[in-house]
Amino acid sequence: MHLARGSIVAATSVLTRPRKQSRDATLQKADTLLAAAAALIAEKGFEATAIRDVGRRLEVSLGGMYYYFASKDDLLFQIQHRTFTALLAEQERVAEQPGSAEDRLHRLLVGHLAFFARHPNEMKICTFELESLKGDFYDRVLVVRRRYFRLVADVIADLTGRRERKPRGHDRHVTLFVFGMLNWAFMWYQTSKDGPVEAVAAEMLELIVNGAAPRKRR
Amino acid sequence: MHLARGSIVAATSVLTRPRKQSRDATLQKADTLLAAAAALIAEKGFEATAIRDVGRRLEVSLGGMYYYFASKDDLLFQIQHRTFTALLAEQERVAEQPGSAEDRLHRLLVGHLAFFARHPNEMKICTFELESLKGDFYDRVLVVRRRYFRLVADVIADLTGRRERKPRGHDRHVTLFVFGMLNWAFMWYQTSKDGPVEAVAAEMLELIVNGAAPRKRR
DNA sequence: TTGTAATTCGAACGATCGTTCGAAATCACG
DNA sequence: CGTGATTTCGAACGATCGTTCGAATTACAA
Repeated sequence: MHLARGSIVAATSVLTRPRKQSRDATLQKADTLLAAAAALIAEKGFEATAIRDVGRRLEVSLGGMYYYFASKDDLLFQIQHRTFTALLAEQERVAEQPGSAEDRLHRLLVGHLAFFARHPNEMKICTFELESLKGDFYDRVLVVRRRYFRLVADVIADLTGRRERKPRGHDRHVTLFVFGMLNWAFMWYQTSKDGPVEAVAAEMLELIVNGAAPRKRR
Repeated sequence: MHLARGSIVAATSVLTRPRKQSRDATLQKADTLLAAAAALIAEKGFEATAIRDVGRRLEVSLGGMYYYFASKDDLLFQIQHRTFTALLAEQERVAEQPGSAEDRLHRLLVGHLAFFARHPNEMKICTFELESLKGDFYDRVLVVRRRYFRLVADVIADLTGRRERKPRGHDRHVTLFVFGMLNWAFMWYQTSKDGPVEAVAAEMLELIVNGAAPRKRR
C-alpha cells in the first residue's frame, strides 16, 4: 500500500493496480525483481539491459515481468524513486538530531556513504541514469532530489555561517562540491581498500571544514 | 597522421587505414562527425544513440559512416581517447610551469574547468560512458586517465605536505574528492548562473586549501 | 582525358528489443 | 470442493539497430 505511488501511465502493474487485498508475497517478489534489475542496470546500463534478462536471472518469464511493472521506464522509475525516497527519509531523521553544524554534517556524510554502501547498485543508477527518465518520471524523481539537496545545503549554510536565505552563490557551490565528492565515491570506494565509510566520511569532513593544506601557524 | 592511433580491431576505418596520402579534408570530416556523435551521445546516451541518427544530422548515409569508423564502439573510443589525450596534454603543460603547490593546483582547476566548458559533450561522455567501452578500448582509455590522475595527485601531495611516494591513503582520497568536485560540475555548471570558470575554480581552491568553515581566530 | 584510388550510397540481413494478448495454472477462501 | 481473482507463461508483432557489401560516384595524378 505504501508502495502504491508507482507509475502514472495508463498501463497497470502489480504495484499500481487497485486490489482488495494486496498479498504480501507479491510485493516482496516485486522487491526482489527490482533488486535484480538494479544489479543488471548498474552493471550494463539502462538501455543495454533487457527486461528479458532481468526475468531470466530470477526465472520469471518475459510476460511475467509485465505483471509486476507497467513498462521498462516504470522499472527505472521505481528503482530511483524508492531509493531516493528512502535515502531522504533516513537523512531527515539524521539531520534533525541536535548538534553543531559540523556534527550534523558529519552524520550526514556518514549516512550518505553508509546508504551507498548498502545499496551500491541503486545509488549508481540514481547518479548515472537520472537523465534516462522521461517526462513525469523525471519530474517526480527531481522533486525528491531537490528536497535532499536542500537538506544538505541548510547544514552547510550553518557551517559557513553566511546564512544566505536560499543558497544561490557561495553556499550553493560548496554544497555542489560536497555532492560531487559523495557521488563520485562509487567510482573508487571499496571497503577493503578504503576502510569503513566512517573513516572516509571523517576525511571528507576534515577537507570541507579545514581544507587539505597544513595549518600555517600553530 | 597523428590521428592514426585509432581502432585496433580488424575492421578498418578512414582513421586507421594506411594511405599514401591522407587528404586533409577527410580527416577534417571525421572530426566533424565525431563532434556530431558526441553531441548526440551526450544528450541521449551511447546505447540510445543510433549511428543512423549521427549520419542524418550531417547528411551522411549510414553506409558512409562506416567508411569513417570501424564500428560503433570505435566511435565511442575515438571520442574518449582523443578528448582525454588532449586534456592530459594541456594540463601537463600547465602543471610544469613553476609556482607553489597552491598556484599549480589553481591553474589545474582552471584548466580542467575551462576544457570542460569548451568540450562539454565530450567530457560528459568521458564521465558517463567510460564503462560502455569494451576490452582493449577500455584499457587504452584507462591508461590516459591514470596518467591524468597522477598529474593531479602529485600536486595535491605537494599541497598537503605529506609526500607519500604513491598516494594510497589520505592523499589519494583528497585527490578523489577533488575529481569528484570537478566531474560533478557538468550536472550544474552554467556560465550564466555560476560565472566564469575562473571564479568557480577559485571557490574550489579555497575549499580544498582552507575549508569552508569561518576562520576560528584571525 | 584516362585510369586508379578515394568516397558515397542504398538495400538488405540477422539479431534483439519492448510490448501485447489470451490461455493456462495457481492460489485464497466460501 | 468449487469459484473467482491472482499469477504465470509462451508466442507473436512491429520496430529499431549494427553491420556488410557491391555498385555508383567523385576526386586526383599522369
